[in-house]
Amino acid sequence: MARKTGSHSEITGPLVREAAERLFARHGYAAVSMRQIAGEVGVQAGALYNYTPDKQSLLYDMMSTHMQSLLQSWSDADPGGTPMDRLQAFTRHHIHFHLQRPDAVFIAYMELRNLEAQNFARIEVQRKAYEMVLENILQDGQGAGAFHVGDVKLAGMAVIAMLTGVTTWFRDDGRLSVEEIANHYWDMVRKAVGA
Amino acid sequence: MARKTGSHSEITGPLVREAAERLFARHGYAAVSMRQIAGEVGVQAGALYNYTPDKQSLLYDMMSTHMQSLLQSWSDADPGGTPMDRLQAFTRHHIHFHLQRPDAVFIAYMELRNLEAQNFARIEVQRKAYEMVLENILQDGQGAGAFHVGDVKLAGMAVIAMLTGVTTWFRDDGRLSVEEIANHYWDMVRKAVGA
DNA sequence: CGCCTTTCTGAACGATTGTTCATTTTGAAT
DNA sequence: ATTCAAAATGAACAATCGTTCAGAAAGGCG
Repeated sequence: MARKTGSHSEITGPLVREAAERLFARHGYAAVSMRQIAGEVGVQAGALYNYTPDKQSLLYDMMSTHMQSLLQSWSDADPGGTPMDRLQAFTRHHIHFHLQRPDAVFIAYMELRNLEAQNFARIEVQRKAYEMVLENILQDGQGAGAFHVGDVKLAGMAVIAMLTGVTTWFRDDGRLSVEEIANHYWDMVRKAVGA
Repeated sequence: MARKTGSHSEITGPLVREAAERLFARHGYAAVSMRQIAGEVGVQAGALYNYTPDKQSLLYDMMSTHMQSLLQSWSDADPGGTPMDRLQAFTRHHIHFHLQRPDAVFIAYMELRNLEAQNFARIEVQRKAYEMVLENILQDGQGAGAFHVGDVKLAGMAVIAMLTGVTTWFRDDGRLSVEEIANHYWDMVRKAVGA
């Protein structure tokens, strides 16, 4: 039995998540009401509760899904090989991935403080896992003499901050293409880690 | 005539701004109520309106003051001299300044979207002015052959993002002192710009 | 002390918040 | 055409929001 009678939650459900993501990114979680989200979907506020138990879950679910997607996407893109190859792949993947979902990225970085304690802890685990991906690459390269950084942990944080910063100023109709941007960033990352 | 009779707004006024800054940084502008701020100060909500015309002004004033303070502080710290000297001074100043006022920094980066259109435009002018400080240093150094960056504007954004990122993980009781952190960052910035 | 301005209270306002729920509408399956 | 679960309505809820304001408290000055 595929779909039950009268059902079209397979349509409305995603619309709710998309509207919430768009609005949260634009105005912030706390500033967006359930009625605004419902309005975007073309439905009354009460109907949203067929698709989420509450507003907080709407936020947590999209953040968790985003982090999961980021980790999985890197896992698929990781070419293995030398630390240098992997660092370049990481840099390019990070930029491409982040520029492809600006709203989700924005929320993942800005709405951490609006997560309830337990949800926050869960997201932090995923976030930390991603940071460790880069830290491990840098550690390997440092050990092999391919990189020369003063402090591996600090270098990891610096690189991620630098790369993520691209989302704050990138515009689709801007001066540089994503590919050109990725090239420039890789050049700076490479030099910054002393390779 | 100094202070008027019955007055102690010179005491309460700053307390209101401090409480607001602390709470906005912790929970976000939209999630903090005037009653919460008043509670921190030890006063009723109505009393706040002796010190601010409305909630929005509370946010705008602290952001504008912060940006003004940042620009002035750099202006005082700018050593002049070679682009290399100035870039190092900029790097160290940025880190020291930002780590000294984590709440104000957090608000300046996170609450832009909660500014009314006109206030947002004003803050953007100040923000842009600060970006231009770095961009000009990089441009001068590039022209003099001291730096080798692929794109001056992009390098400026990358450096600022990297430096500002330090505020997201720095802890006073952490592994590294501010001075050590500044040293490491300067090392990476120097290499990233090809100097 | 009594005056007078500043400061604060405490209640009130209309609007909006997240969420619930009895009821109605919908639409595929029988 | 009838059935029946899923989905959506629309009203209601208690709580909270930013803001206003008349009146009470406070405290330096004459």
